[in-house]
Amino acid sequence: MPELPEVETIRRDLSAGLIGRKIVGVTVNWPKMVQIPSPEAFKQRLTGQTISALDRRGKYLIFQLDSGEVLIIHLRMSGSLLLVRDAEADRYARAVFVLDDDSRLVFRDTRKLGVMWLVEDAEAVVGKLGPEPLDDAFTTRDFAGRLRRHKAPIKAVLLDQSAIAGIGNMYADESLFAAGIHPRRRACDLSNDEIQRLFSGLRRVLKQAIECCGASVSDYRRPGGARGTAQSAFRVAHQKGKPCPQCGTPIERIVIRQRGTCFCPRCQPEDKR
DNA sequence: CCCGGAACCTGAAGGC
DNA sequence: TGCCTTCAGGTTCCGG
Repeated sequence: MPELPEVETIRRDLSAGLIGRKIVGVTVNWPKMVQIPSPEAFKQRLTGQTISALDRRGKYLIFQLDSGEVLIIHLRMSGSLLLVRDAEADRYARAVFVLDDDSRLVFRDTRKLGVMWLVEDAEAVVGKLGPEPLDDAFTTRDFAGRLRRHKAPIKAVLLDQSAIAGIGNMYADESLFAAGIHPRRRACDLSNDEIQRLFSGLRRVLKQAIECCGASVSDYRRPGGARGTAQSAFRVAHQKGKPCPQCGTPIERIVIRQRGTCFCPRCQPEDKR
């Protein structure tokens, strides 16, 4: 599942091949994917535009266009973006952007959950997101202030995109393990020391995953088709039943807010101390 | 405001 | 072997 490290990897991989390229053709095979505007207007307004920059906000990719408009893509569960040179048939290609150097950007998405927008102002789509966890402006104090407002389980707050942007199920579990915090602890009950550990653990986990070019657990592929390797460093995510790398206790899996949650019952005790 | 649950989707995995 | 059910989880929406 593409989370912040996967989307950041896609952004970096695509930048060199996309910036400065003109979009000369657009095909949409799954119209429901286009949120704004209508699929017809989407194709028409996009054609002829040059991509001037590629940004990321949370799990959203933002293509800056020379008209001042932005193309925004969210890959959701199973989406990937592939930059290819041939027009090979792919039953899961939901949209294809043909570029002026004859390359093609293919939006591939088995489950059809991915979405796109073409808008004048990116804030209309990403305006409600919380801070970027890797931003220099994001501090422990800021983090603490946000956690204090939530009585919900810390796992749920980490997944709340309006609280902090870009964290999904895998990296939420990894961050909580890194900090030694039980995922069901209430966010507002965490001590300053725990918040500090979670803050640094979260940033370390995300940075390391970016260095590994993301985690290929299911559909995720880099734009050239390669896999990421971050999944091989997972300590608890998707590790149910395996021994904890720190203490050997079997990793448990519970459900919090309808999300599978993996943790070590010994390294992440429910009652602190 | 908060929470649970369903919806959107389909391939993979599990049960019998 | 094969059919049927359940699961996976990012986001939004609806009802209590």
